[in-house]
Amino acid sequence: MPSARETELLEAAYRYVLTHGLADVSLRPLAAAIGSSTRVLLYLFGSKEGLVRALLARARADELALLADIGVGPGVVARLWAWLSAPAHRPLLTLWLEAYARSLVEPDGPWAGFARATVEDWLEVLRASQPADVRDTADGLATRTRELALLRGALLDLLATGDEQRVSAALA
Amino acid sequence: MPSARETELLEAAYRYVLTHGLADVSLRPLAAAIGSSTRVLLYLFGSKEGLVRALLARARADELALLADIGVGPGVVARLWAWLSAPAHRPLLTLWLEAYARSLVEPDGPWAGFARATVEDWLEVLRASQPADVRDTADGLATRTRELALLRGALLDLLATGDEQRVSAALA
DNA sequence: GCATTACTGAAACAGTCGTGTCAGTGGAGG
DNA sequence: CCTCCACTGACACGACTGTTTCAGTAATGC
Repeated sequence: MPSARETELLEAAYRYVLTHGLADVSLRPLAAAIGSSTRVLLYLFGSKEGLVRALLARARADELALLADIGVGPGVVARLWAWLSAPAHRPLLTLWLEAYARSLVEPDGPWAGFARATVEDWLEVLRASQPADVRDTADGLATRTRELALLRGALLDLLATGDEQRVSAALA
Repeated sequence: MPSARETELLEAAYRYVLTHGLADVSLRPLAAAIGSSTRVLLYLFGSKEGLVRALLARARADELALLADIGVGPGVVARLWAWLSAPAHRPLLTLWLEAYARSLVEPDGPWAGFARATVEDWLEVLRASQPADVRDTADGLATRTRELALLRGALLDLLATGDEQRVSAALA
């Protein structure tokens, strides 16, 4: 049950890491940037690990909100790609990739399970969007795994090159 | 023109970061693990940034050697996936992803351009493997971009879940 | 033999890290 | 009024960071 001040500072910290990255964030610069102090951050979140965990949960909340907003049914892949390729979402997606990579390198700590969780979240949405008669077949599983791979791979490409035209054309 | 001792230590350091990650490596633990000292690492590589740069170049050399070894022509995608999905290559690929993400978050420093460079390397191999009559068409570009996305996205999935059966089936 | 070169050890530098301690605020409820 | 509670400021602690200084050692080339 977070207090008002806690969610307020979490939002500010979230905005901060979206532009500065999560990997080598440190308390003092972060606190200074959001008009707080290390003392308060530690008081509210217990430890730096607690803060990172809260930030990761915050990012995940954004992701789940997106998936809920996209909905299910025909055309999900296109709708997902429209969202992923929107320039405004690039900082979030870079943060997402950073957390993904980190959770693979360091399977313990606050990052644990982040990568696996997002794979499952997305696969579930794709599954719900499949016709009922293929949803539980091996073919259906293969299809949505392929769709997910295509989206994620295209995202990697887009984040690195910024070449939206080429990547979007490849997905059409 | 690196000295013998330099390449020897670089190999040892490379083996170290393959298991420990590159993001939060620090000189003293690294030096202790490979039987050296910070003094020597700094002497040989100039600075930590120089060392990281050398390690990134080393990883990239592995990648380019792979691409040369795979060759070009029909079936490249399958051959590439066989290599990517081999369990023995997982540490290298995790390191690769880590460097990829980092180069997006921090476009300056030793990581600069890593992500973009690998996209271009791989696209070029896929291009060389296409029939001559589509190689320079918009369709050819879209096709190889899609093939690359599929491979990279599948790799992300595999690294997170380890579910080689599902992911490989999706690529078939 | 002697100077040059490549490498190495020990210790210290200034700075940053996360965290703990101690002492306060200010407002809300009894 | 007074107590409780959420929050905050200042400061210090020990550990760790990359880097530098000063001092060697061992081998190589002349």
